[in-house]
Amino acid sequence: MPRVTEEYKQLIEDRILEAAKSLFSSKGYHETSMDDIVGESGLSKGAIYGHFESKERLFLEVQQRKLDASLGKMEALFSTGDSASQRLKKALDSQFDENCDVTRETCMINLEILFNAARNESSRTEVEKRATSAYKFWRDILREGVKRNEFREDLDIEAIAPILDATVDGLSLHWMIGHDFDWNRMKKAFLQLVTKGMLPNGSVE
Amino acid sequence: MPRVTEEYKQLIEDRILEAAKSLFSSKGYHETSMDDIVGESGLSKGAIYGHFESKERLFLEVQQRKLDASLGKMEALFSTGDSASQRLKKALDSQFDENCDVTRETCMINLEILFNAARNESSRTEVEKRATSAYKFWRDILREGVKRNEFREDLDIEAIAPILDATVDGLSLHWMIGHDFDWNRMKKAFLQLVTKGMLPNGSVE
Amino acid sequence: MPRVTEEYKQLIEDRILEAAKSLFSSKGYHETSMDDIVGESGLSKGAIYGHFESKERLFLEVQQRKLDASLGKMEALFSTGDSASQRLKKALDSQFDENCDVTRETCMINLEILFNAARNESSRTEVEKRATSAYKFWRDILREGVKRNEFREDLDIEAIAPILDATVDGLSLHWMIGHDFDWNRMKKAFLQLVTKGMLPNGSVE
Amino acid sequence: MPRVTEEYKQLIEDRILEAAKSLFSSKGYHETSMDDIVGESGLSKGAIYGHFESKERLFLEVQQRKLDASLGKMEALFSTGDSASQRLKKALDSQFDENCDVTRETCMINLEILFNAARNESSRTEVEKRATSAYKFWRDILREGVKRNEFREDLDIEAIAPILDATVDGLSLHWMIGHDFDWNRMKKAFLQLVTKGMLPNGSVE
DNA sequence: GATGAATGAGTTTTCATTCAT
DNA sequence: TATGAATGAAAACTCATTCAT
Repeated sequence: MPRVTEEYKQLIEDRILEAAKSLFSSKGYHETSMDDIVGESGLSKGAIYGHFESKERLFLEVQQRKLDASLGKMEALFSTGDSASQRLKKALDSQFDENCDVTRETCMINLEILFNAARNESSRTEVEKRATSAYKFWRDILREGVKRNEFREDLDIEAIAPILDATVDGLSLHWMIGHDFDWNRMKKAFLQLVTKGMLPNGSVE
Repeated sequence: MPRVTEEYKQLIEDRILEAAKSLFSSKGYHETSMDDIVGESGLSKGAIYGHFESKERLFLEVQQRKLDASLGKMEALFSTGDSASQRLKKALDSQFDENCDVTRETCMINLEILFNAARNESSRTEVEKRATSAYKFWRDILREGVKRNEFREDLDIEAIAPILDATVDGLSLHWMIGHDFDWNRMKKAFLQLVTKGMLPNGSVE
Repeated sequence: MPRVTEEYKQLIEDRILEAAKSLFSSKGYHETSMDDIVGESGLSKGAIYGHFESKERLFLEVQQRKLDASLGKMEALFSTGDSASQRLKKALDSQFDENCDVTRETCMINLEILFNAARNESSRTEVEKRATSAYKFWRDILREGVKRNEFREDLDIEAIAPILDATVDGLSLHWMIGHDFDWNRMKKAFLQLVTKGMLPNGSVE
Repeated sequence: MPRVTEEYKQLIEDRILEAAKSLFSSKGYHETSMDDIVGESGLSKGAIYGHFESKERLFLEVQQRKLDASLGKMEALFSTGDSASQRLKKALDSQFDENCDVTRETCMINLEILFNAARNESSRTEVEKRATSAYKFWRDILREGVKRNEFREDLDIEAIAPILDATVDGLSLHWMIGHDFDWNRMKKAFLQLVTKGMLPNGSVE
């Protein structure tokens, strides 16, 4: 009984979380009612409350899964033994792909989570943790790049790390508002921008 | 009566909008009730509805004022006759200052507006319009910079314009989530990043 | 000053009452707001409240005017020195014309008054008074008709009087619900019905 | 669970509809608040809205039940195989009994429905349908009576049908306004009136 | 008196959560 | 555990009436 039950529980919870994620993404947290989730998941109210004690908790769970997945992907990517430049490229690629290139749903739920975290303390804690990790990954790349002379030595690593991490979120937001980006082009342009800058080659201060 | 009344009306509406902005900013649109606004503004429910026909309309008005102010500032800044580099610096300065350097309230209401626009059509229209204008301003700077040989000629202007505009929004979001940036440092780092890039000077493809 | 002022007052009150009657008629008492009356009359709220202490009072005034006019017309009609049959015909004609043949507005306001009276005591008193008078008029005709052998002597005068008075109200109600009557035809049919009845027993034209 | 649940649901809905009918009848639709219905039914607000989506829908349901019952009764009555005269008598009896002889509540809710229909389109449709059916029933009686020589052949059947149907409504209205009728007497008098008329011309009992 | 902005109790409706079955 | 009807606090909004100017 133990294993079967545990598996079954997972199954149900997945179903609920999937329904919730889809709705939070398309309608937003506030506009999504528990009845919506009941309808989308095909389960009963009681069942849902049996698994998640509140709507907020449900959101937090959706969020946690997203964050875990995102962190997992990041770790895998950032830890490869390539050169700093290559890692930078890979990391940016991944960022862009994860946040935006997929579907509007994926993009929207990411924003919903970020935005929610700005207001909700229990949400914020986890989101901040992820950002802190992410910043660290970026810093590692940057530091190594500088050490290996792949990057300029006067980079303000502490400041650039968040910039690299946040830009995609900003672009996601703009995408959601209606501007239809060609994400591959954006990716390429951003990479060129942060590597070579806008000034003509060889320009001196 | 005409002038006095009109002035008085403005006064009251400002009071309401100020209260609404403050609350939308600190609690968010959904978590702010009309009763909250009643309490904060010191006016009665009827008075508020006498001036703004619905909570949504009230939000839209708050938004419109923000957008108008922002656009006004942008126009003033971008139109100066400096070199492209100087205009770029000024524009980025302004972006950073306007969105973040001020107060968390200012920053938060900007995000609330952006985020709301992602879901609400009537809100989106105006916000998109502003973004379109902003992109144009950035493109103008970039184009001129390229023409004058201040910037690399292989810049993907169409793609970089949104990036320059969106990054601050992304950083604002991260700021709100808990990371305390030194905005002056961020500003400087971003300017260096987008001008010189991360690669060591003189690097070739 | 006295007369002029008094006349002016009348003028204003007429204007208000006209606007109110029109609105009560077309939208109904409950669905008509004081703001509607302000709009329709072109006067200010204060002005209206200066003349009528409440919405209810205003309705009662509209009602009173209607009742007075109706009673006046009735008196004029019923008091002519014709035969009972002729008076009956005239009276029915007048009933039909007053209530229905005119406009839907006239009809509707009459019903609004009647219906309101069923629920509102202050309204009821006056409306009942009018009905009592009307019943009396009908009884007088009937009684005289019987005395003069114009009508059957076994008529239940007490019962028929209300019937003659109420039928038009019932038909008005049905008219308002959507059945489009040819009122002249209805009038003729009703007159024939109540005079000759439906049975063929030796009745002659 | 299925049958039990369905029965239970009916039970609750009946309770709500009964409370609503009683209140709409005594206070009128507009003066009845959902809070009143909550109080009268002993259920909670949520429960009521769980069964009826709006106050208007609730009224419409009360109305529909009334109309269905009324139509059912009519069909049963009008379809008996008696002579036209007998059917006429039965039909009038039923009309009077159904509308008035019962209780003021029954009478009032009927009027509320009729009156409401004059202003509310969704209500009107159904009420008009019922009236159209009723007119048809009356016309059938009249036509058959004429064919069988029970009734005068010069009857304006189209016009008399509505009169027969509407008179009781008119009398109900007058009853509600305060005139206390002896309904059995009214019934008898009306029957005599419409059959024999008021003129004495050689009419025999 | 006239004005119309302001008042605030009252209205309909929603929805996260509970709990008897 | 699952169910879904019931709960009721809270939301957005209305409108007859008042009153400072």
